[in-house]
Amino acid sequence: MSKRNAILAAATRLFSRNGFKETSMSELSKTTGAAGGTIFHHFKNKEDLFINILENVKLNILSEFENHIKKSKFNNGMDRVESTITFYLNLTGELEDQFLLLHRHYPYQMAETNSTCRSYLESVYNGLLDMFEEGIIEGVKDGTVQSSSARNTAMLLFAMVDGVARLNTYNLYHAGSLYQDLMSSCRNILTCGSQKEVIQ
Amino acid sequence: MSKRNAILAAATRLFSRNGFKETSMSELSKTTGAAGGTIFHHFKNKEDLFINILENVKLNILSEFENHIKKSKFNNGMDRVESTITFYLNLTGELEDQFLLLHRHYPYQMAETNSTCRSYLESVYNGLLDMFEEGIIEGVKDGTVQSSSARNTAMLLFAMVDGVARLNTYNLYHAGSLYQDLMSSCRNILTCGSQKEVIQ
DNA sequence: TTAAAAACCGACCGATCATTCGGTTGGGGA
DNA sequence: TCCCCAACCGAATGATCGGTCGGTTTTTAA
Repeated sequence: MSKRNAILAAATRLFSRNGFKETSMSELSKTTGAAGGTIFHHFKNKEDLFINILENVKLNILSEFENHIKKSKFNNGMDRVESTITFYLNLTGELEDQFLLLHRHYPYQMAETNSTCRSYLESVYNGLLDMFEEGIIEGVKDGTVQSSSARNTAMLLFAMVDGVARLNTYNLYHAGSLYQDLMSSCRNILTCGSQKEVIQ
Repeated sequence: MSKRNAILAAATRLFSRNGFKETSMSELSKTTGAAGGTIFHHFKNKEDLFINILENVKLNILSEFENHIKKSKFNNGMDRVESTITFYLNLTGELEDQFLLLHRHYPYQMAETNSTCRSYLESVYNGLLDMFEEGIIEGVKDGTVQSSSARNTAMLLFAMVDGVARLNTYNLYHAGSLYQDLMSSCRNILTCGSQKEVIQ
């Protein structure tokens, strides 16, 4: 592995586990074995290093989902949404550091002043929401899903699934045992009809 | 307001909006008008200041919920759960800084080495989950709610509602328009029956 | 073989950090 | 009246921060 990639890998780990501000360049230098000057030879400053990491996170996560959709065959829209949820939960485990980075606050703070950062974050979230939304739209067409607004329902599903993923991160609860209940809750959201009559 | 309280108030705002590590004691000194030494006269160090803030956050949030439950009359368990969700969403707006603090990563990192911090976080989350769970249990008894595991369902509801609250925080989406869909999704989770048959 | 370019090194820099400390102030009991 | 103690001040401190720079090694291409 090139020194540049070693720096990227170690920084991803340190930034996600300990935080951006909490990780010093000297710590990164020790971890990778690269001298201080070498890091700044490859990346113009600490923020630039973070942007490069975030770009990789974006590319990884989105390509993983594209592969999953491409390789899978779904019986119907509901089946596709369920598969997406399961895949999302598995992916947060496999790419733990990358999702942890997205769950931190620093990226969103940097996004306020760095438009590249903001566009990467928007790409990731829009891409993820699209995955859910496309399944819902497909399900509405084939009758396996009922939803008044596909985008809103996608956001709610995403909020719940991502929220469960977070519960693990926080080390306060073990969310693994929630899987069965999570799946049936998602099914309930997507199949129970006559919402309009109940509202107000 | 005493200087001590002024420091607590300003630190709550700065820690929640900018982060713990990102907020310097000199910035806090300028904001409050208190000299550097004064801050360390009232709090033994920066971490101790944070712990004091977190204690206030815990007390505030839990007492708000206790008041809400005490003052309200519910028609049934489902009504109580719905009311809890609405109250939670309103409270995240009113106590924006305090919830923002809980949504950051630093408290959970500090909790790994500081047992006081950890116990405060556990108190808050257990208390919040209790609010949801008690409504669900009540609903199961009076027949307005169907749930196999009250605690798991409470966690799922919480994950979704808190996830929606987060969407606002991240400035990526305006989640206000999600309210109607969120409420009907929660109703679906709580009322659609025969989950057992569908699973597997 | 050689020369230019890219990668790499570590000492060094000024700025900023959390925290300390000796001294001042002001209000309440003796 | 005096005294004491908590509240308060701000200059000073050593450590650490992100980033620079001049020089060396390695790689590349001609």
